[in-house]
Amino acid sequence: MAKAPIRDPSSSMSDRPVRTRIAPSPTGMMHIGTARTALFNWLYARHTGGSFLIRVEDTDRERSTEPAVQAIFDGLNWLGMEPDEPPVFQFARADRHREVVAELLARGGAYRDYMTAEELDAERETARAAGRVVRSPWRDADPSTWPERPYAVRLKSPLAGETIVADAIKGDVRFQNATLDDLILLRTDGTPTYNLAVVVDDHDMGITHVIRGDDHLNNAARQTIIYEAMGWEVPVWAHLPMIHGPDGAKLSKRHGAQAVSEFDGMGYLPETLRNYLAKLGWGHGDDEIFSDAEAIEWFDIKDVVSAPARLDWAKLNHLNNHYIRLAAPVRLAALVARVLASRDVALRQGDETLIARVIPFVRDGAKTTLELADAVIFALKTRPLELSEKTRAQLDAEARDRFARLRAALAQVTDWNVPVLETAVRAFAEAEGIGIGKFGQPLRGILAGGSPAPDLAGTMTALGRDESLGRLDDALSLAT
RNA sequence: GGUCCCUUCGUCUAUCGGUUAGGACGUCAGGUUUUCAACCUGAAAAGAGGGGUUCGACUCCCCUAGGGACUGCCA
Repeated sequence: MAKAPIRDPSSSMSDRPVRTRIAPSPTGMMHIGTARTALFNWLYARHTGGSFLIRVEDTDRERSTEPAVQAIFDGLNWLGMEPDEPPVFQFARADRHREVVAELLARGGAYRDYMTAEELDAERETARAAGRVVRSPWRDADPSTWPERPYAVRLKSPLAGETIVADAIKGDVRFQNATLDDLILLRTDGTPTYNLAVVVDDHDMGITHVIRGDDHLNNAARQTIIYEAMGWEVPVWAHLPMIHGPDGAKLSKRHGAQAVSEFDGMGYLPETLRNYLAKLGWGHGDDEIFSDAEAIEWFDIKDVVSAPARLDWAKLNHLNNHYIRLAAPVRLAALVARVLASRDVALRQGDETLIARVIPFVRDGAKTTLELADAVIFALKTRPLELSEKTRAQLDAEARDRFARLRAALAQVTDWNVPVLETAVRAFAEAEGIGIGKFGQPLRGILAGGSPAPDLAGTMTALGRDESLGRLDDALSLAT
């Protein structure tokens, strides 16, 4: 409800070229939410003529894995959002992080905390009970009294006053400093923590706009304090609302998919995802379907919606159908071939070319490349086709005679294409004095062998003259 | 418990104090029809609740309710 005033994001960072980044932690698959965050960063960088970077936040050595790093690169690559500079790996920069902590310590902006795990637990409990934030007794200890034993380093946050996160999406978010605890900067084992590393890396990478999930909004306040303690310019913050499942709960496995690779596997096109994800939390008036160029031209952080959005499969499907209709058949054929291969359908030499030729006739109804694969099967069959029980039953003497006449009529067709065949079929029905409905069903059965197929003219055009007539011949020569 | 964010049709959203609250997906009805789709036409469908401010609130303020995030020597 409360819509805080949106501060102009270009207040102080405007003179610098825009630099955005996506900073995923490689601890699993690439989440669809990460993909959208990447998209907004990418769009904004492109919109402003700035740079889009990537930093792999691999400081959690326990959970970070090489395959997960690869999944991120693959995901970005698939989505068509290449970073403008080589990736930065956070863990490799630990020395630099420690260097900053040393400086903070020297400036009195941080302190050594010698609390044991037990002491911390106890403090956490009493603090919570008292409705206040955790405080270390070492906060105000004189550095000259610091003992020589293991310690963590904490940020010495101001106790009074307030910290304002000037967010380009949420507006000014105010935090009472008294409610902000002293962030741990360095663990007892000397390794830097996330909150410290992000600030140092974003500063060193020259990031001007931090566009990320709003699960970080609270962190932004304490990170701001680090910037200020170091005398660094605070970037423009932009905290994106999260993506939820169709039921409004946090997106999880039971919602069907969360990984970018899963959407690929389910037959969605990257341009579909780009368009859909862009529309999820951002929009340009009534525009629903738009190109990358348009999105780049129109995108602005201030137009990002501040409420979380739900994933809507039906709309995703609709969009995917749209882009499947737009895609080059050769490209789709390769994707369909991949789908068929995953189903252990053996493709022969030339089949991919055949698929590409068939796709224009079947793509209109396909919501995914998986469905496209289903729709193309009829053409891949080899003669003689195995006819369904139903089709066979419909091939009585009368029907055979009729199909023999149809075969003869079709054989006269020299221009084997949709309008001509359509006319031919109509003319034949008229000549026979019956409706197309009378022989359409069995004809379809003969031509497609029970698999879904386009309309008759489309099916025959896709099949080609020889194959179509051949399939008719096969049916006619069938023993009764 | 504390801090912070969020709240317009089922869903994504438009509206930026004055509109018959618009569009899209989905749904429903009808049309087209040789299967399934696609396609065409039409319809139903919304400002969480309560207080203010104002000539006038979806829009500004407050409260309540509901949802979410954070509250880690994870990121």
